[in-house]
Amino acid sequence: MNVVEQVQAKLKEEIKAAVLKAGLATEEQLPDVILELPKDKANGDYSTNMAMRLTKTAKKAPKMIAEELIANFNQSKASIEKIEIAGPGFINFYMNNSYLTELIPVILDAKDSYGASDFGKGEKIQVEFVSANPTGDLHLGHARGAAVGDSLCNVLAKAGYDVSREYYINDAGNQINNLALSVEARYFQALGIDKEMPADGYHGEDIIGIGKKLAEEFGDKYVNMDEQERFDFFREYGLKYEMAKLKQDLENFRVGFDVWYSETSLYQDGKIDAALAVLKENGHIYEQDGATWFRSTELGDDKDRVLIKQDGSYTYLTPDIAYHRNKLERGFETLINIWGADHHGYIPRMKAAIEALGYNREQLEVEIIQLVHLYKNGEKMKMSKRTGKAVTMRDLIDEVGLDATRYFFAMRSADTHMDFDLDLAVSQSNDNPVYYAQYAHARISSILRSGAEQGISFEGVTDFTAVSSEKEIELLKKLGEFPQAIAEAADKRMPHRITNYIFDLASTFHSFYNAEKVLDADQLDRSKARLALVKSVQITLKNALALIGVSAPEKM
RNA sequence: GCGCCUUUAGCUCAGCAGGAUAGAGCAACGGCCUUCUAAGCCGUCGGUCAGAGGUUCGAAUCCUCUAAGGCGCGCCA
Repeated sequence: MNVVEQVQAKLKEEIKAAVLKAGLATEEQLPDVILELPKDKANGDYSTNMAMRLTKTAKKAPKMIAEELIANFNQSKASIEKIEIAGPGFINFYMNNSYLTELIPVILDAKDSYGASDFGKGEKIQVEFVSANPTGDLHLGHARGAAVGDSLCNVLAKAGYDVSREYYINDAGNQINNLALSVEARYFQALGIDKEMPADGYHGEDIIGIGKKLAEEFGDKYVNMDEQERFDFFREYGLKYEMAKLKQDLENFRVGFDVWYSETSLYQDGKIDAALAVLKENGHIYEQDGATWFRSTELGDDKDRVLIKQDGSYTYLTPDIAYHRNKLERGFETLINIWGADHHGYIPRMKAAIEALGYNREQLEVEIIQLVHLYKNGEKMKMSKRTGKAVTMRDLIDEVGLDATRYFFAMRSADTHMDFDLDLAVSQSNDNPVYYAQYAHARISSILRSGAEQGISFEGVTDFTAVSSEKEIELLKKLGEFPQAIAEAADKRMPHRITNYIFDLASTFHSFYNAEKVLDADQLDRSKARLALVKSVQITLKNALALIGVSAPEKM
């Protein structure tokens, strides 16, 4: 707990004590104390709506309750300067904010770890995201999912959760057969031999590239080979090539995974049969029309689902159920899946499966990433993997820039539909809010450099009471909010809240910067204290940007 | 037809599980660099929070209905 949290906790405690002492409510009736940060400074540093919430139990007017509460409030223990009743019955606290300067040494000392908390109490959470089929390039939607997923994981980890990031590799099933046939066709075509693409083939540029590469490397070696042997080779080669590329692309996007989980391994380890056995044992399975069904309608789905098709093969759902069972068996208390909006209809059956396996359906959370629509030359671009005309994640990063792309996706809540105007993002890239935040960081770096040149340093300074102007107090308050901002973003699975925080902090800093000068040889003590303040801002900004995978440049 | 998502300033979006006069950015307009980075700051303009009911001290926020747009509803993945 930092100073800010301590003060808040103390305030809440005193409010509670005052309510009880005034006899406004019994211990059982007492609602949780809600402390708000008033938007308008005129309403104090903190305010509580306690008086309004007690109108029912106390059977009195809110203002009267507020007066009684204040009369019984022990003011001596907290750094309170003034208490006022305002509006319909708000109790506003005006603080002596000098205690906030205690934050500075705390942040300087914590460095990279500032913002961390034990909010999550080490809860084991598994986050599965991207999980794109290895059959083509990552496109816009994957990029959004990757940015949101990675940011969420960072935020969860910082807030004290034990996070595992996983990518489920769909390396079994039809789409991989189609991949093999597509690679085969492109290989023949690269050699000038006419060969048709399979009906559900993958038409992406990357597959054409594989074909060319194979033709260059191996010539016509595979043309007259046994068909099955050739198929197996192309399948294996295509898969490896695609996976390597996916990993590289994600790495370039600053997105990493702890576990790459292979669907094929579920077959090999007998995990699918094991999962089916559990479902059967629990009475959720029946046979009909030569297929094996999951009676998911009993668990909230709108249709029963086929698990084993007439031809004996599994549907997509079956290994996925086995994978989710495996996740739970590994001891994760919560599973978060980040899916594209086109898969949202899949949620009820997966939740049904979790329940059918004997777990709590609430353990599975699904975050839906809404569609991204790309606009270029004022026209909406269609995204289709099949035709291969989709804009890839790589294209996007090349055009817009890595930091801007990450920030842009992180900025919006995942469940809003998103229009991405490429022309705007490229032509006005300097207007992107990411630069606003990075600029604040670079400015601070510049001040620190100047300080070093002038021989002014905050090393050894222990008294920061010189930090006391209005702008400085605002900065300190903002700095103090950081751990809570992270905890809240984690709790609500809303990483975009972090960009709000970043913007606020950068804005508060820019405002301070324009109002007050940090380095002043005539006021050495104040300069040193301000230098330390500014350094704290830099640390916090950098940590916040790191959460969303954005760099913090020293110069711009 | 059913389900999920969205609807807030001219445009793109925030709005912290119900709070005080609904906020930013861009766009428009007016100021601020002999001083640590003007990719910045300060100000002005701009709103029937899609619409209608309901819940209560109090609703952009919660509930119901309606409208508009998007996405899903396979023995595809």
